[in-house]
Amino acid sequence: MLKKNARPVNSPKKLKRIIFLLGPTAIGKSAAAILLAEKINAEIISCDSMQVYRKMDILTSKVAARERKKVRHHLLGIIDPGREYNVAQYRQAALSLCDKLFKKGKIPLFTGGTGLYYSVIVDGLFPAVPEDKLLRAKLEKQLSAKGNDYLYRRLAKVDPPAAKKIHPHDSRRIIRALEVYLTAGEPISALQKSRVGLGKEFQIKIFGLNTDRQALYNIIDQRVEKMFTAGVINEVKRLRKQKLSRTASRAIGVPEIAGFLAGKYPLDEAKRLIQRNSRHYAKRQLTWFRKDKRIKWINIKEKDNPAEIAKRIYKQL
RNA sequence: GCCGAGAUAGCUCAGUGGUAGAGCGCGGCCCUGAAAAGGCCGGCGUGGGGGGUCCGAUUCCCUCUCUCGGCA
Repeated sequence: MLKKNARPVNSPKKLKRIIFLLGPTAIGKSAAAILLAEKINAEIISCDSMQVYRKMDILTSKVAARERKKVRHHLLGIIDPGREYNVAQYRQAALSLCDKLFKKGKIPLFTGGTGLYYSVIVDGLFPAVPEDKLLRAKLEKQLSAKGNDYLYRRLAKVDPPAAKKIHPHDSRRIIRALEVYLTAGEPISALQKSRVGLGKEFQIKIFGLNTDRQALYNIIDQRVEKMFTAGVINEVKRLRKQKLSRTASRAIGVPEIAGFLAGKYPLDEAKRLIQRNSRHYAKRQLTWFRKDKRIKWINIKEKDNPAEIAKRIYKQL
């Protein structure tokens, strides 16, 4: 169990390179990543919590199959949307892929916008307190029965530092903190201190794509328009024939289109909501990445095409 | 041209003789096993222009401009 957190590496003679290409949704990471990967003999590892799901290609703007032929992509469409997926699984899969790529002499190029997934690769995950479904269900039941105040006070008793850090309304984190305490017997605030990231044997370069806010929002709005002409409605209809995991069911576009399909509002409203929620999401992504001072920002002007972006990154390698 | 209604935040609008709020939008932030999730914070304003009454006007009065209805 504890081994999960140790870095499984083969002994290197030289530094192993890992490159990250991050940024808000719709900024153009995927296209640039392919061109960059071709230049430097890299393979792409998706760093995206929703693109891991199958059957959600339009919803998550997955790179088209023919593009994928140019450069190998990993962790894209690997699990059924009926199943749960989480950071720990992602980390394990991504790190073992890195090892495989190194053996082949390839550079892993992480591309995506899920801040947490990025951070557990670079900075690690605290050891081995996996989610406990039964316990969690029990805590969730208590939450709805007694309110989050009750759970929050309980947490404050066993783990004051965690309680101080977590807002009383943030029930999801309260539950996880309690879950960790109850299963490990140690407070999460203590465990979180031991975190093992990528070691010194790696040479890491981290790039972030950004542009001015209004331009970004325009790109997002346009992308959503395209999703509709590409047939998201049908994709969601097909998707909803099965029971979706909690995670997959929250992908932007699924609840919004479900509302339209249920007749709660017209199509335009569904579109508007998806655009707005995507903008909010992009904003949150930027907040997350902005504080990470290791990121080298590449500022995009409207006229920059993917090749231009790839070139600019290449120069800074 | 006449009559009526209105002009307040980016938008839609509320309210008050003591310099102003709500929703949406927008901005900032937090984040360690659901993360495209979840949570927190912020009013961002020459109250259409000018004049008057008043200790004091966004609020009352006059006037101008504009918008929307109706009548010509």
